[in-house]
Amino acid sequence: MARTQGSHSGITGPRVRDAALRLFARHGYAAVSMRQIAGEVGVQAGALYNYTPDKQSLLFELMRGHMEELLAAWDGLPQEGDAMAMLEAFTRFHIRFHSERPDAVFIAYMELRNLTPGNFAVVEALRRDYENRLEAILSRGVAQGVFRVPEPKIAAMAVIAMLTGVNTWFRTGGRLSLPEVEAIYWDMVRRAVSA
Amino acid sequence: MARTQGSHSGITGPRVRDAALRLFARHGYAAVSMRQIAGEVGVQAGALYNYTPDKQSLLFELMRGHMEELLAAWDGLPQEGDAMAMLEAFTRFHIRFHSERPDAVFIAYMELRNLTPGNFAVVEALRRDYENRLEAILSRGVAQGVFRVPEPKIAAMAVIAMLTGVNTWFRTGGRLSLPEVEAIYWDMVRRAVSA
DNA sequence: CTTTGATATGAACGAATGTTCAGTTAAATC
DNA sequence: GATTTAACTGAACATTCGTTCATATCAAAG
Repeated sequence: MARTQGSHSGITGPRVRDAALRLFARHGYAAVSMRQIAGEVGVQAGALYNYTPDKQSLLFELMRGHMEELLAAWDGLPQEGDAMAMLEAFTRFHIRFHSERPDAVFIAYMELRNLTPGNFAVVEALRRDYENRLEAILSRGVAQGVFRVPEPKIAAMAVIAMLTGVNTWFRTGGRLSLPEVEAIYWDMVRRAVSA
Repeated sequence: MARTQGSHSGITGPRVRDAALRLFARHGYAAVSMRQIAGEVGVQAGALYNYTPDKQSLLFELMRGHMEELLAAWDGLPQEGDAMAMLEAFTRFHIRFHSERPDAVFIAYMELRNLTPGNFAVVEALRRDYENRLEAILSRGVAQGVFRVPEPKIAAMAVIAMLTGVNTWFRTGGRLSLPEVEAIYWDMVRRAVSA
């Protein structure tokens, strides 16, 4: 058995996913051809099929991977403190995590309609999981009397929409630093839901 | 000169735009073919070119039309009252206007990257115009001491992102009526920016 | 009834699409 | 140095794409 180590598969594979991520984010899934992705990697189109069964799986794995990373990153943080502390942690985590992966976030929101029904169900379930994390925090705060929101589920989606909006304008190296942005948004979130 | 009245152009034209709007929103600009649009209208693909010079113009006119309608609808409302009253009017207007046009809103946010650079600049300028309307209200409220936001421009984008997020879940005929949704969001917006 | 011209057809164009696969290359093992 | 095989090439496949255009249709005007 030859070529079990030192082969290119450990290098080309990630490069394929990186190129697909960047191109899908920039031009959209349907507008990007397998030949464009291959060109970015420096390979012929046929070689891509050593790393993905088809174009759809390439998109799906990018989205699933992103959502699972998101959930794992949040669940990996210490879940301690009262509802107010947890909401602040969530707010800062969401802004930071998303601002670090603008392409993946863009794809996760824009390319849902290009997933086959089965793949869509998987990604959608992961997204609901994430929304439920925030909803649980808000509900706990309401029970404790520290928050006042009539519909925790709606408030959760409103907060997530607001926070994800940061990605439409924030650029590293701009006038505001990430901690400053976090502080501005945390202030708005806190006041929006506080009792 | 014959056929100045009773022709189909006054009927087919809007039907082409309606079909394109619905299909672009559902599947994305790049994933929709001229033949699909023609099929929805009940016509052959070649006939579409009596109503648009090309596919790109079809997308651009839909987006430009939507943004101009948005601005005209807001500017058509009585601009009276203090900053707080104006912010409430803006919040309710935004939710109502956007919830009535989910397809156009979807396209306006998702298909920006499929516009040619020149067309993109036009649509982007219209969007900035709209954001500036809200920013002006917030700035006036800060000057009057009724609002407290460190960055009116950022607060404007945060509010718009939150309000536009309604479209991701709200469906007419659901558990909550539109006025109820307006009330929930207005409550959050007011508390988020109030002094 | 004849003329007119807006409206639509249907075939055709070259180019590009996702995917397959027989064959080539070259690095790691023996 | 011979063997093995993962990695890749390059051509080919059947479709589909946006767009063009000569031709047909047919309601209104003269």
